[in-house]
Amino acid sequence: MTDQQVPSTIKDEALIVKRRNQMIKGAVTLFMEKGFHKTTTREIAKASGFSIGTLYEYIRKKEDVLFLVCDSIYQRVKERMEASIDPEQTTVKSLIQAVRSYFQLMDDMQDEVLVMYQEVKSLSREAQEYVLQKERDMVAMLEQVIINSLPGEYAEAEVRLMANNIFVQGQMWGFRRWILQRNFTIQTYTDTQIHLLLRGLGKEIEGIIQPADNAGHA
Amino acid sequence: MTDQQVPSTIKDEALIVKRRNQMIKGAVTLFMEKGFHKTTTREIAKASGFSIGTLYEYIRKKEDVLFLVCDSIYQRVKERMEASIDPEQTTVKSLIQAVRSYFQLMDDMQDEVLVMYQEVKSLSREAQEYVLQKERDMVAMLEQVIINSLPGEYAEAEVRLMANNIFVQGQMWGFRRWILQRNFTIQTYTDTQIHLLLRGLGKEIEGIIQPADNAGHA
Amino acid sequence: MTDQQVPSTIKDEALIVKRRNQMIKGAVTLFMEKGFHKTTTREIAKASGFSIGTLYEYIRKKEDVLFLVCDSIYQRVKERMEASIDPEQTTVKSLIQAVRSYFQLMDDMQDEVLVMYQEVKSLSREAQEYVLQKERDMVAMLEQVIINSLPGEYAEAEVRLMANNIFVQGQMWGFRRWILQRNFTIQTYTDTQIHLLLRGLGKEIEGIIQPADNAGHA
Amino acid sequence: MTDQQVPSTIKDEALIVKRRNQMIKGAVTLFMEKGFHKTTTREIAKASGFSIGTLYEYIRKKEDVLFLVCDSIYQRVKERMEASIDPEQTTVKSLIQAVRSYFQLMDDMQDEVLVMYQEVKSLSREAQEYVLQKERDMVAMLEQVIINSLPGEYAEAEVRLMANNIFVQGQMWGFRRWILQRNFTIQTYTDTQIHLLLRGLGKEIEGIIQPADNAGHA
DNA sequence: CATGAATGAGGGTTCATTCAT
DNA sequence: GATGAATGAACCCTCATTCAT
Repeated sequence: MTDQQVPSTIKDEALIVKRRNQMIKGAVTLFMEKGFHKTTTREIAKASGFSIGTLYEYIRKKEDVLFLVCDSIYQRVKERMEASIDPEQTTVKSLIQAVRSYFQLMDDMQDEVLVMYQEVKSLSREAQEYVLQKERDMVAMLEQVIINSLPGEYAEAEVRLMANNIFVQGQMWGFRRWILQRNFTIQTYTDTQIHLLLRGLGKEIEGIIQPADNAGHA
Repeated sequence: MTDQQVPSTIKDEALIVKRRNQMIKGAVTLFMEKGFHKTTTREIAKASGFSIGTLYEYIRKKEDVLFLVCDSIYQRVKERMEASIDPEQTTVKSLIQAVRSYFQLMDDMQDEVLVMYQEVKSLSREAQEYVLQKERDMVAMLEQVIINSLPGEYAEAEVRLMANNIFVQGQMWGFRRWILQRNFTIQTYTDTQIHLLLRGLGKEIEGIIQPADNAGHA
Repeated sequence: MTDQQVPSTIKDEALIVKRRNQMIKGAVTLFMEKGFHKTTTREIAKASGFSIGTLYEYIRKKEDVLFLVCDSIYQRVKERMEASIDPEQTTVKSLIQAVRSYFQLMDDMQDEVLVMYQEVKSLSREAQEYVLQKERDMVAMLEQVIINSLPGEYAEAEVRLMANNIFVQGQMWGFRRWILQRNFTIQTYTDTQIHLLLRGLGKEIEGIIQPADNAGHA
Repeated sequence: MTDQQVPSTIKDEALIVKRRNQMIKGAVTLFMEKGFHKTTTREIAKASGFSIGTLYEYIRKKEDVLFLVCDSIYQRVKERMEASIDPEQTTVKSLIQAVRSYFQLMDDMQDEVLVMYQEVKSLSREAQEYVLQKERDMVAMLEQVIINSLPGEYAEAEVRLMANNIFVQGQMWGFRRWILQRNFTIQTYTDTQIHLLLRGLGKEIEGIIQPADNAGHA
């Protein structure tokens, strides 16, 4: 469905979707390379495969491109999370699986996530709010998984914070890549984080956590 | 000492330091309000209390102001960390104290840290590298504290990751403030994070962690 | 009849007339509200009830719309003048009647006349000339009426100027409306102008001029 | 004094006046040739003798140039009227002299007046109001002259209308030049208009009006 | 050392016009 | 005949940077 937040002068809805996808694809790369502010609308148009005039048939202001990009990223992240995480599951194994697939997702989309991290603040307050909500939804999903998997184990505030920690640790893999990716692969990073997360949950848990080479006990 | 990274036409070193401090002070506020790109050099000059001409006696390019600001922030953070953390200490209590004072620091400087988080990417690669080094130093400090406080408890990779986690969790208090500061004060946030961090370290540790109201066991 | 000055790609003459009338009607309002230059072709198309593509089937350039509008206004003014003024009449009464009906016409069409006053200069020189000719015709009509009604009373130059004065005074009712329409209605305005015009023509004339309340002698 | 309606970033008041005068001079010619809308800001800057950047140090928006131009024209007209007309005079001769010098003024400034006539409508409503007031002042001056010169001769409404007529007849010499200046010089135009204006004021007046060749009785 | 006027490259955006469907 | 998506020249305006005083 066309994004109702950003009006277009074009009538053909299907075309809007198609052109905006071209746009988003082209823009993400540019934003990644030079940031939103240093990217010109002409560059966006070119990277999208159409003229500057056409670009402005599908948006009103340059900022709309940023919104479209951010919204699309969040949307894709959210969809993939929903597809790979089942909040109804009630085993520790399913928690581990959730974290694992979320981290994998963050690895796949690290460029996109980095862009978003650095540029959302350039959105209007309302657009930020709109996008922030999606974030809240995702954190809530993680919360639910934790609660279901380890009922009674943590206080409410702890669960909330754990969800936030996991969420940020996923993004951190992307935005601190220059530091982390020297010492970890996404695999070892994931294993080690899970290990730290579930430490001290008792003997019966230990077996589930695959000990990686550099994630083992001393 | 004058920052050797940014040359000035002025000879009087003391004056350079003075003017640049005025500059940084004025600029931080502006960057916080509107971001680096939307802040004009004229605004910076005005906020600094001198003319645009004078501004350019103390820097070469607008980006220099950003560098000066970022560098100053990192410098202040680093100095305060060094002042409050003693890496030679070898008790769990000292680890807790280190985290506690670091989080407090991040609370005090959350605006500055937020600015940095959002604008470093606008620095030249070399400037980023220069500033990144300070970050590495700080993470290394945290690593050292963990190793000293809990020798043999964690694998090397785990320690490195814990240090990174703590470091990011401190900043996260600032850059996710709209989400976190609804549910936590810096006190409860700190307590809960420490609790999660040290879970399962054995009976002898438990007593040290003050159980807060919303950080207690179920 | 189709305006030969503005070619169209459409064959059906009746359709051209119909579409152009839609166009003129829509455009006048827009030109009145925002002026020719600030009105876009898209707005004209929309106000005309068809698409931008269709608009360009009936004109070549945006300026053609302005020409069509101006021409149509002049045409209507001229037609109404010809309908209400009989240059063959030879009485002072008929002169008064002519002025009276011309002023009434200018009151009815003040918006249109104002538009024309402000926008003709945007026409090409040739289009201006074409339209100017209609104006000359109208002034000539007034001249003829004066000559017939008051033979021998004025020198040739005086007649010419009187006709011009009357013509402009009619338009002035529209383009100086913000000043004049505070103090006059079209009735009192007409009466007073006629009074000033015919002053001192001798006793036999006096009776004909209806003395209005605010048009009487001191 | 600097025009308070249009702010400038320049501090030196004298410089503002100087540069704006350059600007007005350059702009009037351009507006005359191609109209306000078809004149670009770069052309204005060039015609003013400075760069586009400098232009914008002295105005905020393109419309400000138009306002400055209109205001300056009205100001000059008003000043010259005040210098040449003495509203205290009480003779018919002085009325004639007033009209004569006003018409001469309109001849001298016909280009400027034409520009204003065609472009004021492009000003913002408030700017128009500001400029309109100057016009009212001038009409009021003419009213006063008529009242003083011919006390008791005309009703109030008549005086008001006469003043308006004279005012517009002066401008008309400029904006209908293509028609009028074929048949009249500014001299014969003035004489004829005065003659028409004062017809029938009695024998004692007649002598004062110089009969011109093409302005004589039949 | 300090000032602020001057510069102009370059950016965002508009809109008249075309043309394939 | 009608439509409306596509185009890109051109416009207004900003702002980092310089340099004469």
